[in-house]
Amino acid sequence: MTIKKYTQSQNILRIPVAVDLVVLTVRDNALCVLLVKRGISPFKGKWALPGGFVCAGESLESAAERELTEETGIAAAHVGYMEQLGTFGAPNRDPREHVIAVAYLAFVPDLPEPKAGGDAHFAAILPVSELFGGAEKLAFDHETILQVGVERTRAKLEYTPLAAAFCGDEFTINALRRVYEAVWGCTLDAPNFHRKVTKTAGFVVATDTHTSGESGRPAQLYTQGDALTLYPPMLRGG
Amino acid sequence: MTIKKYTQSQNILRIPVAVDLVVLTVRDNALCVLLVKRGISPFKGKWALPGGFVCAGESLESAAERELTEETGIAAAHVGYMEQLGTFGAPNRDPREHVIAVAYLAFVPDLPEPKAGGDAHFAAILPVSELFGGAEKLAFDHETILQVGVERTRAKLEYTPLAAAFCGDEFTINALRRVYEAVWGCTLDAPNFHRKVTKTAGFVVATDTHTSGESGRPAQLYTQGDALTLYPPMLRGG
DNA sequence: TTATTTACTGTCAGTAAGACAATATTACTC
DNA sequence: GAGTAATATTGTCTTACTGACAGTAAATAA
Repeated sequence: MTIKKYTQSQNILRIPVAVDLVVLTVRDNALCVLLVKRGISPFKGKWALPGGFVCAGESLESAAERELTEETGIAAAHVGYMEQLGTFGAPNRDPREHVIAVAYLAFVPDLPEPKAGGDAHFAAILPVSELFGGAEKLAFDHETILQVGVERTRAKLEYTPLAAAFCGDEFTINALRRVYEAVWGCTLDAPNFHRKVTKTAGFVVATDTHTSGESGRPAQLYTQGDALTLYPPMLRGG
Repeated sequence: MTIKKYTQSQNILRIPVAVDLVVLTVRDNALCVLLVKRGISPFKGKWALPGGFVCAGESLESAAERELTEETGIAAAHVGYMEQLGTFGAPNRDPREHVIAVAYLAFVPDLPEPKAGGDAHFAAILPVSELFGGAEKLAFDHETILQVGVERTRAKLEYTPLAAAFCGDEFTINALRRVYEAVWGCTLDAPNFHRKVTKTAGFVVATDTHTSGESGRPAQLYTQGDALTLYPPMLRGG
């Protein structure tokens, strides 16, 4: 039986493979996703995740980075973090034909607005809360993919220091806390959060600079630490 | 630019899509993986993960279940748990042509040995410790896929009750502890493990039966609880 | 100077983990 | 049938961490 498959190799089904991107950011204390508006059928006029097809000789990661730049104008250097999210291959997920989508999850700091009339390929950064249960439906199975991405993000923030990928290079502990609150949709006690973050090995590294010019006591600036996982993990409360 | 891609749809690259299976079990207190020996080139004679190509109209999950049964004789009903592990798409991972592999991770209770001379399609259940750093190299990028699967498994046991998927329907707390010890490669304090498992909501449910006939005090039998995640999680020690 | 705002530190009670002692319940041995 | 061995389970104690929240520090605003 095993042999049969290889002698039949001329008959192997070949399938278009797309990469789709779940690009998340935190804006105005809300978890937001970057979407593009489809210009053609199917799902013309609907919001969709940015993405496109894998090209010859291209790895999946390269395709994801290329599509991110092509479709949204975000340079790879601006991406705080990217990982593979999952692969979606239901035969009917694309009404035209069987297309398999490999989804990637990316965290970026809050983006500058696209220059109006410029090379702004992307159309919107929308709060994810408006997309779940809202009237506006995403194209294809993109709502499912987005849901998986948001859940993955919520889990990642528990046991990795990746919340910093939503901030810039340097950030305050309160900026980090606002990321947690936006992603988890809860409020966290500021003093306890401060103690937890600064005492967990490898989470953040203090710089020698502080904020200035804002009201209130200046805050210490930090950069992301070198830990891959947090021990003990951050807790949402159980 | 977005439009161009769709008007070029005749030129979209079509790629053979395979599913590969990382089937793990615990045997003799060691984490083991189910492998098949390749009968043809490339990598003829090497161990490989069971797998095969996706067929027309087939979902990825269906293909994974079909290949598991076809190549290893394991009925889907015997699988304790299965989830998608990741997709591997380096252009050179198959020396013949660009093939994309969607890997699935499965946990099964210890398997009966295949009937000699029967329909035993699979060749071996080997400890994963012998495959990492050993002289024997797996075919394709299957060692990488296996490594990812083992790491995923170690993490899953921290925050889910899925260790029970390596046991049968009913199991003792000590059988569950041996799963943790095999997967994590450590020893755990039996009394503390017992307290932790039985007091974590939704982890295990006591049945009204006990073991008998073995030496020592009979042990309570449990079934897997309904929790999707464990809170607080199990700890490997930090 | 004083009020206000934000950042950070300290305190305390409750909870959980790790180390390990003690007890329970069976089979095995003589 | 008494004692021993083996395994299961419960209990105790120390330590560490969390959550709630009071208190202090350092800036701007009035």
